[in-house]
Amino acid sequence: MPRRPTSADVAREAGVSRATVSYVLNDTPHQSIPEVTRTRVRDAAARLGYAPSVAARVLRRGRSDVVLALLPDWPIGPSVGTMLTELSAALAADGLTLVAHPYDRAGRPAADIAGALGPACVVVLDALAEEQADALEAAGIALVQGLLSGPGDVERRVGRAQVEHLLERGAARLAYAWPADVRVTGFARERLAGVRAAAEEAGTGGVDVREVALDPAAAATAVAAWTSGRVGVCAYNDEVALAVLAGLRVHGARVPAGALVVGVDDVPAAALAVPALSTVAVDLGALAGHLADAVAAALGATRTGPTAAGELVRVVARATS
Amino acid sequence: MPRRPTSADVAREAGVSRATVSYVLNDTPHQSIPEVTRTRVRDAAARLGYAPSVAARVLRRGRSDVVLALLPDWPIGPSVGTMLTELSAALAADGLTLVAHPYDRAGRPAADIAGALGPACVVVLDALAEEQADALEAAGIALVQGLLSGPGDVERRVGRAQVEHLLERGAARLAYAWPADVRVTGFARERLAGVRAAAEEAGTGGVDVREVALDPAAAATAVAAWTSGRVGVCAYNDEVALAVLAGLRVHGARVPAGALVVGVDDVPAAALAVPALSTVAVDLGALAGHLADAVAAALGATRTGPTAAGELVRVVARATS
DNA sequence: CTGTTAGCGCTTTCAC
DNA sequence: GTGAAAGCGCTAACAG
Repeated sequence: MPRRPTSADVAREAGVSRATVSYVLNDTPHQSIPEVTRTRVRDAAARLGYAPSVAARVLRRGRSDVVLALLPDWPIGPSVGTMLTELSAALAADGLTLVAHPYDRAGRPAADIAGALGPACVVVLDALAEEQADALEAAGIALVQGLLSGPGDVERRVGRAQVEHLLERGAARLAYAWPADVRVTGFARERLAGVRAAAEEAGTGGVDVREVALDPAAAATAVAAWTSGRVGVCAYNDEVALAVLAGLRVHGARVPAGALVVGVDDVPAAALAVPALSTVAVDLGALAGHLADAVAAALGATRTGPTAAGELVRVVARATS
Repeated sequence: MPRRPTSADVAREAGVSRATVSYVLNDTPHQSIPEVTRTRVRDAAARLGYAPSVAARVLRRGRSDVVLALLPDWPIGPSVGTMLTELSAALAADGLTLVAHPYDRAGRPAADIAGALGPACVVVLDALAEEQADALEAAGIALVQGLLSGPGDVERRVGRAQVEHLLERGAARLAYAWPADVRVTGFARERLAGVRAAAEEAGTGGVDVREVALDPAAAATAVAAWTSGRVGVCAYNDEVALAVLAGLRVHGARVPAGALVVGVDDVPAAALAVPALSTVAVDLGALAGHLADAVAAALGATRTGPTAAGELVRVVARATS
């Protein structure tokens, strides 16, 4: 098996020096190389199937163009997927390549997997233990901690949006359907904080918080107190909301007459539920834009791509509210 | 800002040579270095916050330990997420680090993004254009094309499992709910092929294929012919199945008395639907194991981790069948 | 305008 | 047992 061609091979093939090859292939500015030479070099490269070595380039330049997203522990749904796609596109505009590392149940520390990759920056969706953050810093890797403490308090806004919508629709009192999955506790706490803040401002009474498991029977028990009286239920996300709906149905409760329900995420199943689920959708593109800004800032650069403005959070009103 | 410490710094700090540092930090075998020296080196490294440079290591060793998963065009749900986590764990056992690149709507070619990363191997979930595959090969990057042509024809087995289950439950004739999203056509084709093959073997008549959009009203139109007669509906996935259910409900059809429905994926919403959706679950762990085997083979290594045996595909019978 | 050259930080023979 | 030194493939000063 013939070893991969190097820039020296290309130089030999084209009858120029390695430097010229580098200049031509990188379109280095302020370098006046005649078009014929350029063509010769490019042809030679193509003929040999030359691909530059990332390792060598990174070593030489002293910086990588890779951004690593560390995915959280919890099951990633379509929202996270979409957000990553958007973020990838935003970063690509700045010449950065985004890759994601799925949560490692083996518990490989963040610094470890960053160490195997050598990214310029690490983006975490939830939050990183302090010692992990320090390890990254020591390795000269920028760190962006997202969402939770992130741009504009997205998670709290989500909670506020649920409450505002519910009250607008005539909810008499407020309840919160807390997720059974302990891995999302951090997010649930923020969203609930948003709910409580909005409830307080509106002068509503306290919020009745109950844990709702993703199982119709268990959910039925949990929602027993919400079957009537126009209680406005804020669910942690659409799945929990679907469970609330299933539970309410067991009791024969009427939605939205007796209880109103609103989820978060706008997963495909929300529109297909019966009755169709109202939900809070996050503008993933805008969120990704903010994250891209944070990455650029951490890297000491400025974004070239546009930063999306507008509301981050939007209520999709359907039949359950 | 002080520049990152190098192995030379550690050597100086510990009063040894760079070679010794390398030996100690890498636990190089067949090297008899006294424990005191080892401790001294490790302490020095810790004190300086030394982290080796991936780029330099990769350059020197001539191979990377990174495996890049190229995610498909379509919205990735929890199944893909779980599979990646499993695959990551399986590869980690072989000292490999998995990262994923989200689909880039900017259409950056696979070879491009691989070129920015320098992975040892690329795994694609769907399939790669031939010229892209060639470009990877030229760069000396191994390629594993997954799922579609992959291990044990998973997609076809999914279709077969749907049919077998439906017939067992007394379906009189078969129908297929085809997805409206063109991006998943490749997968839909395979699954439908499995359905047709199983139907033929069972001597059932032809399969009534209809495209079902993810919208109750549109779905209602599509499923008009399936409202009675114990038609067994194989849906492309759980979301399409949910749409079928929504459509059937518009017609007031009884499930499973008039029509039986089975989805694919076992998303959380499936268990919470009313009636609860029957579905085909793929053993993501086993699938990841197969993929890990393929990666190891492509890299000329042999897996150390165990290869999960057992059925790849399993029917989760709930209320709709 | 193009070529020569000096490293980037690391691993790994080979000599002491 | 430990160290000196060569070089992986590339880029960017600096000569020519």
